Amino acid sequence: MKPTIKDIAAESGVSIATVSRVLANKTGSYSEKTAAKILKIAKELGYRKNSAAVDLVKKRSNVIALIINATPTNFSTQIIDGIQQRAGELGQGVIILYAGDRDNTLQHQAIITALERSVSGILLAAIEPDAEDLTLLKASRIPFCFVSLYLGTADILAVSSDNRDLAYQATQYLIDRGHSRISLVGIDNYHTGSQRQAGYRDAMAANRLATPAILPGDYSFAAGERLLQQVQAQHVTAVIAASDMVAAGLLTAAHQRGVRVPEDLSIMSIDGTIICQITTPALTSMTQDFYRIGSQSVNKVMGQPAEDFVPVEITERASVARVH
Amino acid sequence: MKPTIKDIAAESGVSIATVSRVLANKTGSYSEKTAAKILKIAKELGYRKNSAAVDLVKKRSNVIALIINATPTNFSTQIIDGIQQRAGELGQGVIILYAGDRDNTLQHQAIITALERSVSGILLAAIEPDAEDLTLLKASRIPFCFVSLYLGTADILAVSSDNRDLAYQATQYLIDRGHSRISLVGIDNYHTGSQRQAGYRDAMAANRLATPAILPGDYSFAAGERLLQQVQAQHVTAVIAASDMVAAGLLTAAHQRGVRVPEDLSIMSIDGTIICQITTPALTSMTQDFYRIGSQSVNKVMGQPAEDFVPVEITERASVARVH
DNA sequence: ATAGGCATTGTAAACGTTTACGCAAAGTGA
DNA sequence: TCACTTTGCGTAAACGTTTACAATGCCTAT
Repeated sequence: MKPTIKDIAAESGVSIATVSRVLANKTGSYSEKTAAKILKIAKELGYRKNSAAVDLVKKRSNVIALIINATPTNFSTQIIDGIQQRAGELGQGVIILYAGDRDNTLQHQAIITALERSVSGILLAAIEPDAEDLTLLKASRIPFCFVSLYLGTADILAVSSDNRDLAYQATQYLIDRGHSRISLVGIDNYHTGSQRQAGYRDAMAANRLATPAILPGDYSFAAGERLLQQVQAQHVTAVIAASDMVAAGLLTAAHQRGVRVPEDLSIMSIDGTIICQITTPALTSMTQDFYRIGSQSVNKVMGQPAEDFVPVEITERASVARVH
Repeated sequence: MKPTIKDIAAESGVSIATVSRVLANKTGSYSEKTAAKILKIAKELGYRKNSAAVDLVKKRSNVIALIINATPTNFSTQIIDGIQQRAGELGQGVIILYAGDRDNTLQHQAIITALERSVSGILLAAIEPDAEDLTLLKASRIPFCFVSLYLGTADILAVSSDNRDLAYQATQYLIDRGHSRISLVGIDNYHTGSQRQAGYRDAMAANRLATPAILPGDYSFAAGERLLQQVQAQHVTAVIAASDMVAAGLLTAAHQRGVRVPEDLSIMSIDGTIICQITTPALTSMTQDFYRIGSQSVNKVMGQPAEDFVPVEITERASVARVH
């Protein structure tokens, strides 16, 4: 049998209350001597606390649940690192619940699991919630925060890049380099996608430029590969890719079809993960600070001051050319 | 207050025992009528079970803990998917505990957290355990299994590729294509690394070929970038990269230094993730079945029949040339 | 000597579930 | 009709902690 505080109490001749106090480090309510004795015995016995018992009586577990989409985004590790780091500083553990790939049943299931564990906060990374999810979350009275997704309403906690601004900046960057026929590629119509579309359109409009049709996609490498042909048909000189993966797909297809990057086509990527360094040429990108998005979201869900929007940065590499 | 089975019992005029039985679906110990009534009330009240209470009384939580290295390996998602999928089939939840990046304290901490939660199994992905970790694990009586790491001893559960064989095959593949000066690059001396070194050496020896110095590294992109220079100094015609990331780094550096791949240098990568498709040229690889490694490790830790070694496959892309 | 305060410890209730055991009512077979 | 089984449900203990409250002994100030 696994030893319990009862065993320690018996062994050391004190009550379980005292053992509990020593083990929980309740300062000033026991003598040095007993503490030493109890700690020693606990160690000898190989004692491990039973979290279930603790959580039950405390009605709350010191754990943040991170519900995350299984889509192979290459930035999730950075987000997780940021979360892990900050959560640790605040004395919280992190459990990660995978919610499949835009699978509503699994998403729902993951949320329920988090609720059943009475976690101290729920983080939802790259998850587009449906109405039911939101109802569930709101009814639970457990704080929750979306990570890398802004639902467009201030009454739901969220930390992300300012996607409208991000796309605006990307577009303007290309315009400043002489491009006027620019398209946006590989994007969807969910929150993040439409925010970026808006930023792109606004920037084009502000420069009195015609906006080619936006080419929809799912942020994936395959989408990028597939879409190059349509990009060519648009006769643009530059594209903004919805993600690094889309940019990489575009680039691979470009190599195959003899389109030179950036001479024939400039590519501006969104995300700025390591993918941008791996490709040839390296991809100029709007770089998001995913680590910071993660750490700020922990602050937010734990009721600490936090940013809503984390700054983005333009990282110049080799996939964008000047034109005149 | 969150509703409990006591509330449901009061509301429906039965005892908490009956409520518990209905909610836990203990077939054949209650009437259809009461079941319907209880389920209805539970729904109305928005009842959620308290896992802490369940785990406490059952002395076991239906959860597999996955302890994972934070190193940005691009294959972890595939492993996690496999684990998630199989665990779901066996009625187990999955919690993921990040263990930092080869950080022994954090690794230790993660293991302790898993033990405290009395999970039904512990999976350790890409974790090199120290002696203390192993002691802790063994003392716990909770089954544990290493994922994508073979410690070289049969009494510790593990599922991985056969790394010796993998490296042997990679080497032989290159030799079959006419290469005789082949080096192994970016690898370390931990278990996986030394198994691959052995396979490489054995294959070279079996073909009576001289073995150039193995170039050590940490499986990273940066290591690959840095090591190209040393590869050039070795005057080899082909390299085996310890990971896709190393291969990508090698390739990027090759572009910069005007080394043509595969004409001047063939690269054989190990892992076969999407990275191999992104680069130009695409990387020929020893492809591991990470998804299967994940699902088999769940089987193993849950006491079901499972493979020790999951087959690897050679995926021919464009980074290896024939020489004569 | 006495009262009050403090340091240290113990007693016992509480957290929300599961489940062994028992009991009543209803059904079954002779 | 009787004995027996089955069905459906209730009672109460148990899981391992935390913590409010009470108790004890000792110290200090009067």
